[in-house]
Amino acid sequence: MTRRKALRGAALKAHAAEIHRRLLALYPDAHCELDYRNPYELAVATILSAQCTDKRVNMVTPELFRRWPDAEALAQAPREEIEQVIQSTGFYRNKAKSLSGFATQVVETHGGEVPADMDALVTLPGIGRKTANVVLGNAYGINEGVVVDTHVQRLARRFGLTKESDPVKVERALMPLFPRESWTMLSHLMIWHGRRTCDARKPKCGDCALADICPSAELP
DNA sequence: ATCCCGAGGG
DNA sequence: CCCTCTGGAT
Repeated sequence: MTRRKALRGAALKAHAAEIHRRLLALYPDAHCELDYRNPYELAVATILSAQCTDKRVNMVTPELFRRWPDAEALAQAPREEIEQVIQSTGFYRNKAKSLSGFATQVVETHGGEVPADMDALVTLPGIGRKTANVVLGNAYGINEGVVVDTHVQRLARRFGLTKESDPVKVERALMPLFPRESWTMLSHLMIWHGRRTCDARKPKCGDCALADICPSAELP
């Protein structure tokens, strides 16, 4: 492994801008794969997405939202019925418990509306910082922060954008490197790239359009 | 047979 | 920091 001097200041910003530019060129139609219009549906789908592909989530949501179209309805739902519907997404007992508590708290303390506020969101069951940023960015159009899931975390590290491992520190490192209006989109771009090419198990550096500017690229 | 990679709890 | 929860993908 080659030791490399970390990029800083203007050089780091230029590196980040180039990554942003190339990812946009690579995935011009990038969008959230959890394509739900209302905050309730997006929050629920995002809670379900832990340790699970978006495709799998999208297979259970029609039934889920048919039976419980809003927080009021979901708050009334028997736990085991929720479990049954979301079973195939994995961790279904935890997730059903989160969903129940989330819906109950949304009804009891937010009048049935998912709050558009980071501090309020992260106190809700099942909503951590990642989920909160997804909801703010995609349901409310608020670029409150960068969505840091482990794809973003991994890419940020491999691209040499930060050496931090704590998601909050990764987020703090990333935010000043990119224009605020791009934070949500950039997160999607990195997630897409992480899933398709720069995956955790076997990154396809040979097929990667960013390999020439990636400090971690392993080319044959 | 192993790994995935979010939230919560110890 | 550590660990657990689960079905699915590989």
